[in-house]
Amino acid sequence: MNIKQLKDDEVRVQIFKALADPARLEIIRVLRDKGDEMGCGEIGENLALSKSTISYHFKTLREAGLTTTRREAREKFVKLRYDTFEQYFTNFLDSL
Amino acid sequence: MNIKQLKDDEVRVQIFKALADPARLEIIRVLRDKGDEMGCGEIGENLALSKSTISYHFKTLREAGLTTTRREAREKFVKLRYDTFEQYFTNFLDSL
DNA sequence: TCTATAATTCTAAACATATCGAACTAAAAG
DNA sequence: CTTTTAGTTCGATATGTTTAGAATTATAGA
Repeated sequence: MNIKQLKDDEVRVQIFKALADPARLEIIRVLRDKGDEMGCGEIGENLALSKSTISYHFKTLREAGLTTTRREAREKFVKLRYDTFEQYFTNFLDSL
Repeated sequence: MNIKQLKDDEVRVQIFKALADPARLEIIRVLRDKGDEMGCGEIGENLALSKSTISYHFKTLREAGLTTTRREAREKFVKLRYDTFEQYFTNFLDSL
């Protein structure tokens, strides 16, 4: 187990933790279905969670590298980072 | 969000939780490298964790459907369930 | 049968995560 | 300048995860 692998695993662990929650899976699914960026509020509307909890989930996804966020006036817009999914899910076992 | 999706997400969450740990990623990597089943003891030797902790990690992987276990005499042998990886990692976003 | 080996289960602890409401920040609208 | 809107941060709490050591189970061998 070399040092590079330890670092890579930290990233993988953070990604898998981010994915290991039903609310966050749903956020990803909604963004995938839309195929484009969406406002945080619009995504959160269907989520039966407090705004602080929803904000926490967006942060978790962003810090894991699974989304990016852009501010426009008072709103924030989120989109999926397809590059991250590509990198960590395509041929997962071989790339591990 | 239909009922089938809720059930599917439970499975996904369990799989991602199982993958969100460096020791378990290492177990999977060792099995992938071997390309065949391995004894629990042999895998555990390089893991700097107590035997009870290692047993817990094997259980976590098995219960998530990522491995199967076979007993032979006093030993147990573990192997990867490639079908599960195939199902949940190939085209992850589309299948979500 | 007694002992050694391989692994699991139990118990307790230390640590991490998910959740909410309240307080806060930033920006538009009045 | 005050109010409204959109989202974040803080503090507290409940729940879940990881870990080790001790006790336990299962099996092989002397």
